[in-house]
Amino acid sequence: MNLITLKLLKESSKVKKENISKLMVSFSDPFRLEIIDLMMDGEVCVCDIMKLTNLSQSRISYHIKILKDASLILDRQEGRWVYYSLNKQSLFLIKEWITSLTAYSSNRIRCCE
Amino acid sequence: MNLITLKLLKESSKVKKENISKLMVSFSDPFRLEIIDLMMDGEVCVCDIMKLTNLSQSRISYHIKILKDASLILDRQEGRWVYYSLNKQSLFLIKEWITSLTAYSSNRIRCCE
DNA sequence: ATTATACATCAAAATATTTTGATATATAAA
DNA sequence: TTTATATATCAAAATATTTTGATGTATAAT
Repeated sequence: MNLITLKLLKESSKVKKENISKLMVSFSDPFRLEIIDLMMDGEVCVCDIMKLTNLSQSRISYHIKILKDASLILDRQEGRWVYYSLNKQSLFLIKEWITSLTAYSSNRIRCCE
Repeated sequence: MNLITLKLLKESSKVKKENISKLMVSFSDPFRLEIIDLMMDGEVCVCDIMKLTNLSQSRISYHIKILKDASLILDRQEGRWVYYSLNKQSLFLIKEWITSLTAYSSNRIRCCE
């Protein structure tokens, strides 16, 4: 890996920063993590989440909105129901970012004075 | 991948949930992301961060504390200076978790009524 | 000994996020 | 066309996080 390639990688990760920040915010609430966990088993509607978590309807809708705004989940309406599922593309984006953190961070020792 | 293996993987990811949540919270602030970004180039002291970001000293210490409590960074004191660096082990943990999200999530379609 | 530097901690203020309960909208069933 | 169901949205209240400025602690230089 040469310096130019490394620089390019860093630039591209900078471009994504806004997205990353939003995605990270949406991961930062325990209830949202729980909702994400439920979606591991496939599509769920708000009514499913209500049954499985005992959270109130509007509370769930609020968290769903945050997940959706971060494009971490996808929605599909069918009649009265809206089915939500994980957006694997976004998950992949985060995975890439984390991977770049581990792969391209330096071990340089700092010494003041 | 059989069902028992899958179940075990899910259990273990449940055990880590507390850690994950804390790590995600520490990723969820733009200033902390900036600080993390600086640490990509190796160790930094608070004074480095001050020069590079124009954040106040106590403000930086506050965010550093959150990153440290989540074990996302390591510290090393040397005289008057404290040098902070990324904890690659924690980064790896998150990477694993995200990977499991992408790898083991179902595409099952839900249908109410 | 005194002073300067690096960083941590604290309490109050400022700000942001989350929760609640009420109401709105859209679809479908009766 | 009335009613029931699923979900979204809203404003106010509750709660949590962040910022600020002041003070504390430790180390080292004078």
